[in-house]
Amino acid sequence: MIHVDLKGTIKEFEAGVSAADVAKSIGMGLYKSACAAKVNGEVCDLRTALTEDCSLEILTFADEEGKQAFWHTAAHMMAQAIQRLYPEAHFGIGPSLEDGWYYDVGGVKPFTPDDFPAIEAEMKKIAKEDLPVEKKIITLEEGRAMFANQPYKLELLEEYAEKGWELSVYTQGDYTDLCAGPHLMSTGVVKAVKLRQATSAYWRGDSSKDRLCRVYGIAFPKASELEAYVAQQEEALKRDHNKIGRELEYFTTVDSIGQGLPILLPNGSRVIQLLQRWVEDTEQKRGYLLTKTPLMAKRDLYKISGHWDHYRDGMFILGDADDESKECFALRPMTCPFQYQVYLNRKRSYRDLPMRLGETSTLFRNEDSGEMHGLIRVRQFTISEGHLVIRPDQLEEEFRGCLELAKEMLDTLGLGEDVSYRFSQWDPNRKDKYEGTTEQWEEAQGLMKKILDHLGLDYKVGVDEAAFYGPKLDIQIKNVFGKEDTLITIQIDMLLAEKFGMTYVGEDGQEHTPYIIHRTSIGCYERTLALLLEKYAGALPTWMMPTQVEIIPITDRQHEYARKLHEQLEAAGIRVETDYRSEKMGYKIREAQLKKIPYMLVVGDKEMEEGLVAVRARKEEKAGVMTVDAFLAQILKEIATKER
RNA sequence: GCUGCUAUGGCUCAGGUGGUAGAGCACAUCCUUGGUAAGGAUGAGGUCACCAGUUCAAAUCUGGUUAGCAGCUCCA
Repeated sequence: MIHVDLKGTIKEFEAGVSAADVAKSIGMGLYKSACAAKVNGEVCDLRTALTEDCSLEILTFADEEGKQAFWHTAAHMMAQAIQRLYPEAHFGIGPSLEDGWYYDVGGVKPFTPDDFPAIEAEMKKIAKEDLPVEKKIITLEEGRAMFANQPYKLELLEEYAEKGWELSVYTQGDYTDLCAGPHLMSTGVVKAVKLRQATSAYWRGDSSKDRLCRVYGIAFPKASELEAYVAQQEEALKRDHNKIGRELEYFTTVDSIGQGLPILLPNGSRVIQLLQRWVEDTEQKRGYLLTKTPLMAKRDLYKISGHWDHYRDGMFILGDADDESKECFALRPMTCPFQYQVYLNRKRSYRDLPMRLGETSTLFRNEDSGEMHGLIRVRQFTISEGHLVIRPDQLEEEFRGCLELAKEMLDTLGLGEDVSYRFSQWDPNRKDKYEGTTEQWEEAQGLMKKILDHLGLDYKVGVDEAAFYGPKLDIQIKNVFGKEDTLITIQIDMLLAEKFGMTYVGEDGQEHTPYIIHRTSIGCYERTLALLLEKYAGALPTWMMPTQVEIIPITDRQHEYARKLHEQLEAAGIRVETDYRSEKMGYKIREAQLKKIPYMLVVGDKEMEEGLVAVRARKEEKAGVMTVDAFLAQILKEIATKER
């Protein structure tokens, strides 16, 4: 007999009992919804035999890990269906994702959505067949025989064997896949399936290798769950900034200007102006010195900074890069080497440090043509850039200050809950991508880790995500498509100061090399605007809304009153517009509502006679009649506190 | 850059199998002066992204270019 600890309750079972049998003994409901098990904290199949005392947790679709097993099995089912329909297919990898899974398929014509119904139908058949999913440990030789016709699987097999990993396969009916698991007990529970899209991906993520067709799918135990998911996805896409940002006239693009070069229309320009003023003022209060440096420089500067060697493909170069006999300029992709010149303007003392330099800085990056996306990924953008030149002993405090500032900004914008933190490190196996020595990197990363741990920040590590000059703390955010981008970054740089000959005279009278923190406080304005539009579906908080109030006179008789109102609000600093057109009131309200204008002030004869306004807020349709002063007090408070 | 999809008036879209264009919204003018999400009439607006090719004939077929979308790779 063994003792199994089920979330605190100890039960006795025969040795060798399976996790599934334990689930059954607890209840058929749990047994039926079980996806996987967790034995002593390790996720495994429900078939796993328990041979000694252990803790056991039954994972269902409601658990993250149960879901992963569910989707992983569904991925195998999709591969199985594809194999039945396209026997020539070669399979790459097919992992589960945060929502659903994908499988990379080679050797076939790329799939299009037209091919999905047949594959989905075959998957449903596989579900109906209710095939048991069984695991088997194999030897390298067995694997070579099994996957003789599967070149990608063979490559993985050899690699796993080389690493000394246990080789295992999962079989369901006529399909066997190289896989570590865990998986469901059988294919029968995967009832509601939808293939989402087919795209392309490179084998092993390497653009020099084969192109595979990546098919994305999602599945649920119940059809109703799938329907809810699809509806939610459709809802999310309505918030796409690339759609509403154009509809609400925040930005546009023009073919002849070029990719990644959006035109900010008056609405977008206004929001960015408001954000910039706020950032610059906030930074000033935190001791930042404002700078304004050139947007381009001679090639010589980038040679010193390392950009010429490490970032040349990402730069717009004006002139012949290879002709050393002629002057050659490049638009700046980063502000660092320019802003350092401010520091270098005269000799610095330890008393000058920390020196916090801030700049609203426009940058140019020659992204590959497929990279652009609305306002999120562009070729020219403006960033709340800053560099802190500091003594080594000031590193932790200044780093914390940068993080506090970033968090303050995020919380004010309402994005604080939506971000995640990534500690971006270098990859010691790709040293050519980075400046500096292994020792320097280990020191910088060690210091950063210490600081992050001190701050108790919950972060993930990203290997090979660092800047070429140092490790980063990246504050990541997802767009409506679930794609993650960096919103804010704070970086430690122990290399560039030396390259630029930046020093300070210490208390000891000797020259020392400072550390530098590169950071943004709100990130790049275009990207931030994009994410705000998505977050609020266009209904930005009043304080940053391009038009805050729309005055709607009901008839011509109130035009004079409306004009006075307009002037009064404008004098109070409110961004107001008045709709003098001879349209019906309902029509004007509809338009203002679609434009997401926070407040509509409807004025008719009644209001005019009593000197009142009928206030209709975008978030609540019922109108409230009040005096102009009362309305002003309310909206001014909302703006001053940056209420969301 | 790669793969797939796409490109018709400012916007959203119709235009089987080739015979040189249509709707709604928006816009303009006029009528309407109406109490919380679309009043009516009339009108203007398009070398069907661009460049070649096939054809008696191309919005429609083919190739290229540019741009847009998703994914990959890359990055703020």
